[in-house]
Amino acid sequence: MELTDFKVRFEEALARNESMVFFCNCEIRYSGRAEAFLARGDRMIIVKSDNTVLVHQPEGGNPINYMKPNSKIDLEHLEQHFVLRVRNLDYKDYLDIEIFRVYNFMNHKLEDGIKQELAGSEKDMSDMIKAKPELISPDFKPLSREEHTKFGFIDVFGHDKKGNLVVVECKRYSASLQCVTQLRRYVEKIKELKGTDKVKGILASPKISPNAKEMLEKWKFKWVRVHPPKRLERYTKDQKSLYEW
Amino acid sequence: MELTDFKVRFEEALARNESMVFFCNCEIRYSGRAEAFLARGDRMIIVKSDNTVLVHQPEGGNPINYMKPNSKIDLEHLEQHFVLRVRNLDYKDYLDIEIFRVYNFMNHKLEDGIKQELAGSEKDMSDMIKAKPELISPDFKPLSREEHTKFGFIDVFGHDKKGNLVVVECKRYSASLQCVTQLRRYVEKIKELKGTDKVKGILASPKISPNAKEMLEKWKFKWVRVHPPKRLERYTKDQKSLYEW
DNA sequence: TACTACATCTCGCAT
DNA sequence: ATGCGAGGTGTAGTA
Repeated sequence: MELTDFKVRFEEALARNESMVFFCNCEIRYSGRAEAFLARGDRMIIVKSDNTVLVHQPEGGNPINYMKPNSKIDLEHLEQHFVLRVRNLDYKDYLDIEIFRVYNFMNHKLEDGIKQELAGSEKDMSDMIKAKPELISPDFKPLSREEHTKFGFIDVFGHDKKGNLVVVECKRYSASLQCVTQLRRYVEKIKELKGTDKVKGILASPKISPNAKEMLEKWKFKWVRVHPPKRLERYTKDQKSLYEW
Repeated sequence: MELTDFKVRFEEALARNESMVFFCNCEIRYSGRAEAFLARGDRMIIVKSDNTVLVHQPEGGNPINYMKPNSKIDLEHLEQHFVLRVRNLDYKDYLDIEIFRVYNFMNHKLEDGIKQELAGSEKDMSDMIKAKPELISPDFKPLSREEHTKFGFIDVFGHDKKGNLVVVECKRYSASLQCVTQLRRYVEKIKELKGTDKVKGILASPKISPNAKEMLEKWKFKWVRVHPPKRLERYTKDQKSLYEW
């Protein structure tokens, strides 16, 4: 594809706030939160209608380079090639793409305001525990959920019949050392705020790593096996049969 | 674009391990680590040569849906539309994309084995501190760096002239509460392993949050302002003048 | 494979 | 704006 034709189409699409994508041979420099250089090669470049820019290599899920939404974009014509300059002053990020060849170009006015529905998050887990406190222990009485305070973010907070305060930290996956230190920090903060030592820490997750378990026991916390709920499960159960070929 | 033409081009590109991208109207279901549903709308869909699949809405840097590399991909013709079934048995992930219209399709054999050079990572910071220990304190003597062993993953480990062991944790950005608990965990582990209380903890970062500073001081750790190095800086300094228009 | 921690993390939410 | 934590986090490094 001729570079001059590319420039025309690129700038038209940009002016119309269309999403676009092209395959090209390019060399890339990034400067901002870090510094990066990617030598010449073939990539897929995406420019979205909100001026997000993504550069993809032929493999891997993540872009090798990217710029956040609301970046400023300019395509400049130099001697033998073009430079796509993308800058984001909010993040002090600068991306320069030197474009030597363009193989292909495509643009389309994408309009799509749909939000995704998602089930199985940590929030869903804490909802479930609030609704079914017996998942934690027979005498657990939840008081609040998703406590978003300045010293932390406690998933479920409550008490038991022995007069202990109870802090529950939920994790969707295998609980790691970091989860234990997080729980420990919350428990200590509650002890300090409430002026009592009667605070229990409980980690709720489907799995826990051996090191995390060891540390948990050292700090007298408890682990309860809880799986994140998948509210859409009924729906997807029907689907799953389709995968059994 | 006719759906039947689309199917032909899609399957040819897939068979040839080419990267492809198309704009379409679709509805999406995901089942795996969570459950998700995205109602009908217009999106950009990317299939890479390693069978990574990305679904992008017109805004935002992240794909709304994705499947990891090495997924299995099938495009099935139903009554009035197509279903792109993507499954990854390793991760037990399933993505179904019901495609109602295809606006545009593009494919290209991308080949690009180039790796990006990057400067300014946390590893670069610990390299710098090892080389210039006076950034931490006049009497700091580093012994090891990036210790990925029994002590834990300590960025820089050393001692001072007063016979203290010194643990340095580096962060590229503002240090948070979590960074302090991480440091605390390493310091406690070293104390335990070495059977001594003479272990100092130092957090090296360009900034630190007020809460993190408070916690740090409570635990008698120290904060040292250190900026991550940018080895490519000289090069990009020259570039930066170009941005001053 | 499992575990750990970094990431130009991104994103949302609350202060 | 900053702080804090979740994420279908992804990815690399190591045991």
